[in-house]
Amino acid sequence: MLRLTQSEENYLKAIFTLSQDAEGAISTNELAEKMLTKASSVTDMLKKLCEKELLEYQKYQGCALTNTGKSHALAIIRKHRLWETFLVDKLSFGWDEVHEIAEQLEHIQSTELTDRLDEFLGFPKVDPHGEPIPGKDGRIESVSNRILLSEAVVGMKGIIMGVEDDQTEFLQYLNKIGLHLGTPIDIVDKLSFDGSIIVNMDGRQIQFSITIAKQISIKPL
Amino acid sequence: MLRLTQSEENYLKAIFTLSQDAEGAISTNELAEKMLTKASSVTDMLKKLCEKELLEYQKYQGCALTNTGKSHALAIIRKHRLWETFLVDKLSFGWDEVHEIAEQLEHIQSTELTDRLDEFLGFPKVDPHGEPIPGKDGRIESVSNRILLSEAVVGMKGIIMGVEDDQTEFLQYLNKIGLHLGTPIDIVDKLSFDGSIIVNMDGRQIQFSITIAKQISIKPL
DNA sequence: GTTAATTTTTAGACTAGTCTAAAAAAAGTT
DNA sequence: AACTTTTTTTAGACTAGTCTAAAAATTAAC
Repeated sequence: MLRLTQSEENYLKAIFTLSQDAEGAISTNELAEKMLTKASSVTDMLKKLCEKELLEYQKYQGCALTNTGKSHALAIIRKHRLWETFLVDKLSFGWDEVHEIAEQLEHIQSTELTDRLDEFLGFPKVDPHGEPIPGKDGRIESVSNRILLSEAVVGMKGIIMGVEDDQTEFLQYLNKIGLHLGTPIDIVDKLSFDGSIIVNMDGRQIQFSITIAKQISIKPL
Repeated sequence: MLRLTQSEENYLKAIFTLSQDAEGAISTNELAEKMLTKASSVTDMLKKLCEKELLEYQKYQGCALTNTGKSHALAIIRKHRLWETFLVDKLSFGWDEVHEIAEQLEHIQSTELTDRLDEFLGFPKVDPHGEPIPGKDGRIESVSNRILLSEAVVGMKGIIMGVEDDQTEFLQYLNKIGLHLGTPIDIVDKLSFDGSIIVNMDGRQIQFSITIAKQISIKPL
């Protein structure tokens, strides 16, 4: 059983998530930005992780996770999302308060613990932000027919299904305007010049910048 | 708020527990043995912790925690015991399976989390091994009239109230012989030449070496 | 297809934590 | 009081992870 440091685990997780919305290899700079560190530090770490066969890496060519690397990443994401669910469902934390704590809890080493937690929570399919929770086997059950709010068209109706979880301030803002999972919305208008989207929610009119709209996913009705 | 590494926290916890059954300062060697490390490493760490005013240290004179150091140690012990309680009460782990996992969980940084966990568990007074759980304020409610089994006298009756938690094999052995918290026992005999204690438990006769007897505490009836 | 700009890697240094080996201090013994 | 043993500290080295500054490779621009 390959034992990883917290830092190595954080790199794997970052590479995995970057790979999800990018084609091909992940560049050193891209990763450095995500990890809030310097490119030189990233290079060092990539060499090490490549040595451990968790990713493929060639000088100046970026990196990509191997299957082993992917399953490690998925195991960490599984733990992160299960712990977030625990914190919200069992300890009554708000969805804006759990990310940082889960960033620590995701590194606890014990498959047995993870699986029992999963059971204790009733095998949840999604975390408090609507993100799917990978199963024991690392498979993510695809969350069907969701689109980003930024891709919605005027006149469409939908239900809020997921939001990005990594910015506390963003989630606090969503709390303030009363947006949560399950909230129904109507797409009222879209401003062509900056991409802003205007939605109707609980009878109120709310305007989202394109940046925000990209961080919210809905199920069209 | 002073932020400590896991290693620093582990040293504080070790010094605290060693200080509980020893008078005066803790020696470098004693601590090295407890931490499964070398005396030279301990010296380095003592210098650092002294610098941070978590303990008092003078060359060749051993160390002793300051009040700040003590409350840090108590906070870690509080987390350790609350997590053990969670693992046993909520996730159905055995008392012999939780120590190692709690050693990791005790380093999670969030007072809010600790306090909410405490509430979720119903403010338990003792952990699954009978060890008292320090409160929010760091106070340990004294567990009244307990004595070590090694100090019991022949003819005495008692109830098992606590056991040492840090050796998995020891706890597995207790499981095997059917000893758990609340089990009533009679002290049948004591062998003068090696200090062994013979007890009657559930109608069976069981012999404990002095080493084992020192790791079990009872409430005399 | 050179030159310029950008990206990435290397080189060398720093902190935290550990180690071994040797020196220094303290404690025990005669 | 001097010698021996034990304990503790120092000195120097190693790994993991990070950094800055400079070199090298790649990409973009003309």
